[in-house]
Amino acid sequence: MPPKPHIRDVAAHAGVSVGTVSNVLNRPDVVAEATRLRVEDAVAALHYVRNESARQLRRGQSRTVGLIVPDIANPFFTDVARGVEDVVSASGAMVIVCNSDNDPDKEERYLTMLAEQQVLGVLHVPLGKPSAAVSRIQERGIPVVLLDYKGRSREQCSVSVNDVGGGQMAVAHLLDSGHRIVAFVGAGGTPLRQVADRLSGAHRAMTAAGREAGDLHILPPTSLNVAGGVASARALLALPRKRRPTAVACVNDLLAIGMLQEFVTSGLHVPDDMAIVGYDDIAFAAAAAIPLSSVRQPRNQLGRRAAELLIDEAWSDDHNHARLVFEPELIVRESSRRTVRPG
Amino acid sequence: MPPKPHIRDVAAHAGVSVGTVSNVLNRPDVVAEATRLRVEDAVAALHYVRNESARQLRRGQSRTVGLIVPDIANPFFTDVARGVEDVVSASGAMVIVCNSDNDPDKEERYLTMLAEQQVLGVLHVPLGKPSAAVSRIQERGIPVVLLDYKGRSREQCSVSVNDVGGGQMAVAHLLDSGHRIVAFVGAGGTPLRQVADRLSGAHRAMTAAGREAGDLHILPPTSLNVAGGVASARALLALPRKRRPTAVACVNDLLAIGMLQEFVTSGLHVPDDMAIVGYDDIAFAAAAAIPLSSVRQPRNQLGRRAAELLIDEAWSDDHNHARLVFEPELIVRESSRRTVRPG
DNA sequence: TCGGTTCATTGAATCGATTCAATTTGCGAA
DNA sequence: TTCGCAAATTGAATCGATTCAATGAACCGA
Repeated sequence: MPPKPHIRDVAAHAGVSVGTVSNVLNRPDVVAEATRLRVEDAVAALHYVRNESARQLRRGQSRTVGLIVPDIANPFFTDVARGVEDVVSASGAMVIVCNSDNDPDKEERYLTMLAEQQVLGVLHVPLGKPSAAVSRIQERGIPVVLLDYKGRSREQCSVSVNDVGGGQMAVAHLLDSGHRIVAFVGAGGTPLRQVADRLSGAHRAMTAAGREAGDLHILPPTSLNVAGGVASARALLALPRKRRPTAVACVNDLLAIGMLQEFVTSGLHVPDDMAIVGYDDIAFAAAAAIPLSSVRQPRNQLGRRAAELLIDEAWSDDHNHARLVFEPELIVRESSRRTVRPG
Repeated sequence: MPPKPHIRDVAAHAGVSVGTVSNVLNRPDVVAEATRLRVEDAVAALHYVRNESARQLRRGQSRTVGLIVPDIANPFFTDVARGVEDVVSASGAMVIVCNSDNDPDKEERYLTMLAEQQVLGVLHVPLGKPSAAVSRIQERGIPVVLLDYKGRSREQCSVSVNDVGGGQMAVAHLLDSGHRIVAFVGAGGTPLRQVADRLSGAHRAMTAAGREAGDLHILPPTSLNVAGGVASARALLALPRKRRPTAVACVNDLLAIGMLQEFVTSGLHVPDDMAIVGYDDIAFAAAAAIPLSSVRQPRNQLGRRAAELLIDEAWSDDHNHARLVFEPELIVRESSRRTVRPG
């Protein structure tokens, strides 16, 4: 018995032709019951494993979808990935998760690699405006669904969340609570569209409250993770008391958790000395040192709907591009709760 | 210009044979400088993208490695995955991340799918004792490295952490701090080897302290995530005061964070009323409501070393199976710090 | 018994890049 | 000018499963 039996070994073992074995594997309904059982026995007896490379070559399409995210260590994207995985695996395919690591070069390389793999489709959280590689991959007939990015529905499906609205509700909430100097943390330097949108929403909240957009304090760019939050907090604490914000809106929860940690360590009282609002409402937000207010996004739904659209585009005959936009929701917890200060 | 140019289109465009184009793509050194440039121009001009399916079929091996983890939403595994990704992507391959979701059936299905894909190798965090599917995949010549599991080095490489030691140090620390009734949370029901080992370490700590192993309070099984922690905390709080533990060791940080959250919500003081030690020391542990003591594992290293061993086994001529065992480290933070109780 | 129809099976052609034995080209020495 | 050797290039055979036109078998009604 060869260690890697081929379809023709199975055919010989079952006493049928290779065509019949292939039929049993791919369209069992066209094969007679008795024959089918005989072939299935042979497959089991020989431990036959089909060679997907050969199958793909003939079929011209694989059974994998690519998912490109900027940071797989961010629970937001993990939750999105879970949603994707559930849908994709239910339809018999697999997910290749690619971490673009906030690097446009890596993003481009992965797009090319996925095209080479003849993937079924690509779910893409672009770092900025989708690159030319995206249209090139689409020209080759590979469906692309933009995730967490509002595309043009003429060109492709997209599933996103209203980030301008989210940024606006975060800052509006802080202004409503009576804070005068509000900082926005995580903007600048990064090519991320999400960041730019949330910032623009934050500016909108300022003007809506009768303030100058320029009054919003922008903290210098850092990496968008817990360590970046700690660094931002230190930078903020280094400011002279007079000009120091009393409230911060962070572009994601990782930053917020890092800042919170540093504030608490430095003896500041949250929310009295410093209010914080995060973004994403990851599972850890509620469990933070001070339960964190956050702008919630439907993470799992985001992934599920995007995957569904992709599968539909790949396998359905009459597909129409859709553009879904979810609305975020502000969850107020202790980190930004308005309190009456003693004295 | 066809939308999907083939290698022969490139050859025609550059005025060479397909063999030469293939050489430019795979062994540029054997091709004359001038020819190489002409072919590279043609590739660029036509937007040629090689068909990996065909390449794989001929080569008999793909440029992807599979990574099977029990729960991709757990930051511990995300960090491991990052380590894997870094190494694998540096060597020009890609990672297919598979979420076995603590389900042995799914685990088995993924192993088969990866074998079908002719992957370069598989990095596998097994749920329990590695299944027969693992040896079957190895018989087909696909290297498997067991991750977070101590295998037999005769059979395959493995990279793990001393979980017995970790469980022991967690419980020993709680006993040393003067706690009489200690609970261990997350054991039972799950097939996870890690869990069983940590529990056995916990038992060892009991006997080492001159106590009965049976005195360790085992909390009924739950899912090993934040929600599971909340549920476990409620179950614990429902116990009559006399029999209620004053310290808990959790099998992972997600559980610990969930329990912590519920304890704080219920008005218990941590660590005075209830001490907690987690496991993994994920980034969020330090940022929890009460900074969480935890048993730290070298997550990134775990992934990196495993990936390196796998690549070596796949591509190097003289490979020897290695069995790496890392030692964990107890990080004591506020959640279990011995305090002097008032009165 | 025969023609017609359905159902099941067959096996050669095919997908597209890689490989390697064979051939051609280029160059220097005699 | 010719020969020998190395370097460069060629192109047919190959990887293994799928597909589909062709063939065969079985059955029914007249």
